[in-house]
Amino acid sequence: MDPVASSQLTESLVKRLAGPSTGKAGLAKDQTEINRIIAEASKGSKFYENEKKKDKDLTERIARILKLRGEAIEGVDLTKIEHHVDKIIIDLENERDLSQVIVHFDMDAFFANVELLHNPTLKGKPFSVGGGVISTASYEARKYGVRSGMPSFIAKKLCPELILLRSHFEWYNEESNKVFTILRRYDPRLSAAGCDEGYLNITPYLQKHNLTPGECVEEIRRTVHAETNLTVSAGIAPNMMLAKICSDKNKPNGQYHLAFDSKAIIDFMGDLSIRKVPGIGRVNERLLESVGVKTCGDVYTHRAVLYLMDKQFGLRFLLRTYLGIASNEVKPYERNERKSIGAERTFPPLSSTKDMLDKLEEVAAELESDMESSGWIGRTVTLKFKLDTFQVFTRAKSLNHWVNKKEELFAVGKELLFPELPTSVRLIGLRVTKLKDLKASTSEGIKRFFGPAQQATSGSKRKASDIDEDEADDASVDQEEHDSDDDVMPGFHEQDEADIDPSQHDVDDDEELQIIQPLANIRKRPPNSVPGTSISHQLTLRSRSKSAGPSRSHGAAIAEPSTTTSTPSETHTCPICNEALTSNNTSLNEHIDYCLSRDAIKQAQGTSTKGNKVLSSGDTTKEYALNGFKRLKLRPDPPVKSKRKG
DNA sequence: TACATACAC
DNA sequence: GATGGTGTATGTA
Repeated sequence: MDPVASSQLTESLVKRLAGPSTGKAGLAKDQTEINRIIAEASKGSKFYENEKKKDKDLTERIARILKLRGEAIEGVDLTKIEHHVDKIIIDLENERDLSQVIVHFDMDAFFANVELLHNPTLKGKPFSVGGGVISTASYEARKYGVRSGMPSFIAKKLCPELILLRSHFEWYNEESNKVFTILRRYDPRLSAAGCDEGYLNITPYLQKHNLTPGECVEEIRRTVHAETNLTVSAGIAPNMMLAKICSDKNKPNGQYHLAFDSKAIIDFMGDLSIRKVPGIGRVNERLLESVGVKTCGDVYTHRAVLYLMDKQFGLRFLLRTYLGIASNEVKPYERNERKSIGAERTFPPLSSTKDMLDKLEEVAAELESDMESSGWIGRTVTLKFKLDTFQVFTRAKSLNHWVNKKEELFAVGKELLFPELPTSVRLIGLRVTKLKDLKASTSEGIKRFFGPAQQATSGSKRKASDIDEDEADDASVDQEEHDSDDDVMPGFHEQDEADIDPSQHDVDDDEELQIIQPLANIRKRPPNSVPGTSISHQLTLRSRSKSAGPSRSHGAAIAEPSTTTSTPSETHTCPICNEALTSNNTSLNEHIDYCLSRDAIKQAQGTSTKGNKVLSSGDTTKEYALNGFKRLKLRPDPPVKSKRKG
């Protein structure tokens, strides 16, 4: 009980042990007591020790970041930088596209509720689905702090009456297919993000049926419930990121409609924990927190520091987040987007070579089977292994021929594993990349109608020429379906989801009219905004971004005037060197970036830069800063989700 | 290309 | 009594 009892444990470690689904979703009542029990149950295990080390590493990394920050802001006129960032914000604001109505839907406690369909006597009881690790907990179980990703033995401690059910993937798959089939009536190009959630662009549907978004989504949810007896929550917003955040708002069995208005969106984001943003996980949450960013609104407050530490944090990603700008391009997953295929298995730690090879062989066999049935071969094989200490390693080898056969996968795996012996492992996996599609686009059926002249991949199906033998199997080749949802179910495990919180009741509609933010002149862009939200670096992105991406040809829809948002040339002053510059933002930013590093170099050399504000004092620090900038990393860019399909 | 990290589901 | 599996993106060397 006494909070100090869990003494030695730092707050961050306790939180870490509580697992990744903490914080993303709403929490149950007394989280600290729950966390204490979890930490207590974990203590002393190898898992615990490993988490402790990771926590320590992260803490050290934060210390380095803070040092960097101190060096970066020293003597710099932050006001000027803020002013400069404000200009970037105006540019970004011009990317905002409010023309598409995007819906994110998310099945409530999916696996648990499917189990309920098959066994109604579970109703009202705390139960969970999964094996050693819990996939989904019923809402009753969540009250006790039981969550996905939690090992069952800990869940039992939190809730001794907990009923542990084993998974029935066939059932989930079946229900998932039903749900997706229903939803495709509203947008045939729906984008699945797992077996229990996804995105729709209902703009054309709304036009055709003369419905408001709220009405339409109510109808969708009603229909899903009527036809499957499952409940679904949904968010309605102008882009995918916002829609996803919104679907969490009134979960379970609710919907939330964000006003399609720049100011309302910025207000909405303002209070939002940065952790709720897709792409911000536990690590980035802590890194950002260390520089004072806890909410999306804090991004604005700290924009100058984030600008100076762009390499660490990714300024543009964060600014987009702050503004609530993201991709609204909803499209189905396509086979040719696949990058890898793999298999891995966890087991009680093994240290005998023979045992390990047996496992490796099993994994290879499984991978062969998957690759064959789904029609892939590849050229790079990566072995993954986890020691009994929970440390994870990978070893890779690229080949000059295509592989998908068990024997070969096994052989390469062995070759990669041997140098690591002797050791004790608890997981072995194989993954193949540099893929080639054996079912390459021949029976393009429906796909032809969408998207521009895509891959000019030659039509010949299965060129067996590249492989040693011609797979006898391929009965499947012709039947290339119009969509891939008959494939293996994407995610095996449902992941976190909001907890119950009967109190919530956000107003659900857009009675807000626009009150323009001082920031920007709000301007609409044609459908389909935010080009390349998943591209690599901000600055790179910025210079390329302006093109209006290809619009979806979604039947109805809205015309697409070409947007040539030429950034006007203005005069700016570099906040570092004070030089007056006439240029657009892109080159100005480049100048400043250059200026920053030049400054760092000069400082390190003890030379002074003309008229600079970055001042002397402990010169050596700058050298660190420079090294630090190069060395340290972090930060995701992509607000965009990746889809997958088995 | 090889490897490590972070993240999502 | 001992903490999952599949896949993507990205930084760095």
